[in-house]
Amino acid sequence: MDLNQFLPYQLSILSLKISKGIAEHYQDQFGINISEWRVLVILYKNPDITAKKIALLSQMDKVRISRTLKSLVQKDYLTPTQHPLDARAKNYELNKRGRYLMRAVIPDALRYEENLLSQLSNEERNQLHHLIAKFNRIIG
Amino acid sequence: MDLNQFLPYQLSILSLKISKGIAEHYQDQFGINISEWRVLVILYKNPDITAKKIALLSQMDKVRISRTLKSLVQKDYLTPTQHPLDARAKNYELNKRGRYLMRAVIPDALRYEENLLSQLSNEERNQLHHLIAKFNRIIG
DNA sequence: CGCATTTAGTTTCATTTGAAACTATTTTTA
DNA sequence: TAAAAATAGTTTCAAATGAAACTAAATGCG
Repeated sequence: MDLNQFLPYQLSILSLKISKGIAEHYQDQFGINISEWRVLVILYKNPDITAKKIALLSQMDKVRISRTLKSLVQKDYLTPTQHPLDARAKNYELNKRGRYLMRAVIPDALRYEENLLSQLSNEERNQLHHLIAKFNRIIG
Repeated sequence: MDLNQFLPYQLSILSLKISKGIAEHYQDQFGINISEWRVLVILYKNPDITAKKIALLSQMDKVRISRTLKSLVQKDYLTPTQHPLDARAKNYELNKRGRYLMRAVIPDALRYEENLLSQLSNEERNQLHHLIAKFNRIIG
């Protein structure tokens, strides 16, 4: 039994390193953390949705979403509007500053990913996607 | 830009799911957390080493190691002995209860891993190992 | 309708985490 | 050597996390 050969251990070390690298990068470059980054990306593609919908799309739990939205509104990247049919809910939308931020964040993210992937061959990329999909099926 | 297609996101979701599954499993089966599990595995292979050495082997930081060792000694799985040459350090070793615990934990871990891997073909397993090694080289 | 249940989101609380400061000891260097 | 620097490990503190309890509103049902 060798810890360094143990798959779940390897996976967790690897992904922790990658996330940590990204988190630092976004903090430095844009002053946002990973939760904020995720919510921003979701609102970029899905304008005017509620916290509930964001939770659905992001796999984050509602407490974290609530806090993240609060902080993004405070930082003035988002504008909330009262939900027309449900007094408990608000819709959130990137405002001008938010859209401006995302015009820098999105290409940066794609560059970051491309930089990772550029070091793999086409075959390796395909294998990677296949394996991720397969694990997701296995684990559910 | 689709979050669900974004590699770092996919990796972190995947590894989070796997770690969470394992953490619950070990808590339920043996009443130990992942830090404790890691330290136990390391001491199983490397008896009589110091916290420093454990940190080196586990990639965990020294605060976490210190707390984990404390809790494992409290749970009476480890016996510390004064380091012969350095009054600041102790050597740690699995005691009787610890060895007994590990006789259950190790096969269980291997079974857990085998269960994951059994759902991959030989080719997929090779690809997986290759990709993990490659990412480790890329990221350092 | 009117009471019970569910749902959206927030707050509270206890736990986990790790950086920074700290203690105690060992090693280096002048 | 004796003072300075480095090292092993612990404690302190503040931030992040998420389960559980909570508030307020919407929905279901008799």
